[in-house]
Amino acid sequence: MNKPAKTAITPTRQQDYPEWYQQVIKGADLAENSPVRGCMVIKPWGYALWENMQRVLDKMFKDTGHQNAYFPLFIPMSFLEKEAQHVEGFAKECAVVTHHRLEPDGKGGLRPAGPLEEPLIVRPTSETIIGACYAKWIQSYRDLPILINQWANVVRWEMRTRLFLRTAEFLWQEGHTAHATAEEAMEETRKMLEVYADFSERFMAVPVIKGEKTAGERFPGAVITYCIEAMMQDRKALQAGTSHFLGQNFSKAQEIKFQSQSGETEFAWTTSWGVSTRLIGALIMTHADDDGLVLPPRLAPSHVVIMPIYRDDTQRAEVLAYCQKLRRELMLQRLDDQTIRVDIDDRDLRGGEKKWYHVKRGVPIRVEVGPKDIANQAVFMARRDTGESKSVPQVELIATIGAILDDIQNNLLKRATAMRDENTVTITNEQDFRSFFKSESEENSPIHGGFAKCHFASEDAVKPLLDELKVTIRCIPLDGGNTPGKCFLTGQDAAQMAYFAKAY
RNA sequence: CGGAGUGUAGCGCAGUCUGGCUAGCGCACCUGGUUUGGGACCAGGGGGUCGUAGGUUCGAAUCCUAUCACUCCGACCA
Repeated sequence: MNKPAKTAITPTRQQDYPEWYQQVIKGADLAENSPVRGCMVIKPWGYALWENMQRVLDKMFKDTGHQNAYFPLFIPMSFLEKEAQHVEGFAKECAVVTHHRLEPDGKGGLRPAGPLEEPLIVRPTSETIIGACYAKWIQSYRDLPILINQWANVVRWEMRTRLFLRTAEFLWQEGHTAHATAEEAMEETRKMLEVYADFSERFMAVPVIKGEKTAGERFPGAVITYCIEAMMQDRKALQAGTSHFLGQNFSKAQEIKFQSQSGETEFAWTTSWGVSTRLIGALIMTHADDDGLVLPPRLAPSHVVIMPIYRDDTQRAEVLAYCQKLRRELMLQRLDDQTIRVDIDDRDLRGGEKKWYHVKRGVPIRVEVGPKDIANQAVFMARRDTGESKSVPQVELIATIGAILDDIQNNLLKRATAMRDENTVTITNEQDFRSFFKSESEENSPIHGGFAKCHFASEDAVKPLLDELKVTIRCIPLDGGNTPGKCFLTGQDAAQMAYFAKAY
């Protein structure tokens, strides 16, 4: 009875972008809302994607000299109080544990009992608890640097949440390092920013702008916050990763001291850096289309799905055998250093239903094999990124599978980069700035704006306008951010240029 | 915390204004059959006590009171 929709996902991006985003997640079965307010359940397909991200990042961290460790979920409240800006930044969004057991309330329910002497907070980030450990571990310059990463969950009691983009609990990694000199800590901060940018472009196929946050957007307690910023298909910016140079702020607050080679007592220089499950949101909003998710092959849980097509049991046996052989041969091929991941979907479902199932989940390549294909020693192959489909000789598919996946990966990056560049403009006056961020015809074009590269005199000077238009300064790009020019708003001389955009 | 809204089957909803047979519909699910290079069709079937508590009434999903939860819009944000 259901007429085949023109698109697998309704509404389309153009019709209602936020709703489209939710529907893509639902269609791909990545995650869902949980009974717990603001917290999501990450389903197997979404978690497999996260595991692939973890695997790649973890190797990159280890290749740059880091080790993994694990620190407690709970942080004594007094720890958080030590760094003034840090307190201010996080106090409002912390979950607090005040009791350590439950007792019957006499009405068939339970009530908290056993109040804690000092409340514990559920970590919103671990600078303070890890810093406390570092203070104990570090005595001498010989103990430095300490280069540790932790894979963990954190909790930030956000007012409004959206799957993957902002949830009360989220998964992430947080690197925390301590160094003997400012130079070394700076180098570390920049190195990890590069790692994130590299990961984003090479694996996620998401092009990013590397830059520095302005004072107003800085991490609470940091001296410098670097970030990578990506443009989503609705032309809003999404911060995809951050790397902070914390100077001696935390080491002074937490007494992370060491004796230098010359015998003097000095405070260590620390850094922290992190990316989260938000990256999955970035992936969706960069590549997915009106038929659902589109996965970059380097992170896809499954590269190829083979759909056997048959009419009866005799055919079934023949086709399945052929598919299994094809699968084995494909799995001998490689994409970079990875084995090709191939699944056979022989569930008892109708062909159309099965096809759309995999389209919505974003599997890069779909292969269909029926009796006719076997007779021709061919397979029918469809690419998720372009929608292109054709019959190819089986031997050709096996020989070129790695190259095809590589081509899909490159195509996604190329497409996303073109989209971003088309919507990035240099703006030199208020009039143009306003019209860029205000939809020309609001009813017809929910998607508008983009990245505006503008010189600006100071953060304070532009703030009222930004608030009015709901635009934020994303970053001062490392590439070209310090060239002098005229402030787009005041006309004054300006030493810096920044990317401005609406943001998530 | 301020404003608005919603809680009825796994999901999406109708019924509530104007109280009245056994609480309906679509999708999904199960069974049988016909189909099968594309999100099928026919027939049959299972599943809810209407967010929770109290009240009014011969009678409450429907009226009243309280309460809880969630969603959206703001302030806050990886």
